[in-house]
Amino acid sequence: MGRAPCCDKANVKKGPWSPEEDVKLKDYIDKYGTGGNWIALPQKIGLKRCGKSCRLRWLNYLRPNIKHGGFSEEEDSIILSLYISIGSRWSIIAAQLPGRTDNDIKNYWNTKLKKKLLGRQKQMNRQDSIADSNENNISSNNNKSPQNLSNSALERLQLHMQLQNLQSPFSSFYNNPMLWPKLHPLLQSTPTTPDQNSKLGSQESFHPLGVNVVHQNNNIKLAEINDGVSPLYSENVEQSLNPTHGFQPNFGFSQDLQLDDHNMDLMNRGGSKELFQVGNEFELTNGSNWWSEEVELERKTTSSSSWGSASVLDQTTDGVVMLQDYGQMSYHSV
DNA sequence: AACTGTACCAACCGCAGACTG
DNA sequence: GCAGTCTGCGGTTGGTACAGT
Repeated sequence: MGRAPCCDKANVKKGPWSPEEDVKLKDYIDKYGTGGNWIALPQKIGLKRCGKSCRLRWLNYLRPNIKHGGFSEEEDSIILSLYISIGSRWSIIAAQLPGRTDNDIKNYWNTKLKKKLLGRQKQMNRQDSIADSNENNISSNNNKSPQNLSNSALERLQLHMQLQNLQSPFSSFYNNPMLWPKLHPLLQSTPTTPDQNSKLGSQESFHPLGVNVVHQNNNIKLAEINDGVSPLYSENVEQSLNPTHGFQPNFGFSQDLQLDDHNMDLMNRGGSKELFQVGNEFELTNGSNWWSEEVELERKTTSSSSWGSASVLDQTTDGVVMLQDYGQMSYHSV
């Protein structure tokens, strides 16, 4: 038995909305609200549209106070930072940007922001390769491209590193509380203390964005700081770790990733060996060299490149991988 | 002027989870 | 507890505008 269609596809109009349709929909919702039933709404108004289509049109275009285009640097920073932290949870990201819709942010990311960032990275790559060609003492390993890591995984690692105090236009965001997004006023309060955490049987790490990452039993939540009860996002770790489930453990690759100024700890939950190398130092000159290309990632496991993510800043007690600039790190199963 | 490639964005689609009877 | 329905989300597609050849 198949899933019932949300509407009679033969009798619904598709494609761009006409001004008349917009007026009908807007007028009705302004007067009566959605009535809690999008499916029935188009019939009430006399629109030959699918309820889902009406909902989308309202949320992305007709709703009051919608902003289109013209993203500011601050908004760029927020989007980037949240993308690094939680991945493509556009609705959560949109919630932090008043007037912006998830669709808008998603489009902006895919068409502009990502290219903007990766474009800078390529520029840096070229500079690095020129510099490398002048150095004879670099091991051949360092010149390999990270073929084994998917583009998306690399992309996020790169973006993450950019945020790790590599002087980028965005790195200042992490160091400047004034640029952190304004969440619910309560979120601006002091993070929960370790004592409180232990009472709750949870582990928590504080995120500069005002969102706490809470480990509680088998769940990970992006929770509001004040109570840790109302999750912005949550995911079941046990389920995540079960290979029979479709999605991978979050956080970085399929492992947890922790970065501080110069070290990167990779917490591998699977117990398999991984070898990472970092070839270049992160050069910080004139505030422009904010990404260095030679991050060598030799992955010996078959983990997915899924960047699902809630918390690249969390820790586990599983195996630990140390990564240092210029260093070669190896994984030690615990 | 005609064609082609690219960028952008509105809208669609399918899925998963929540809700309801 | 279960099946059907609804809602929300994220990925993808298709149309349009514009730039380059």
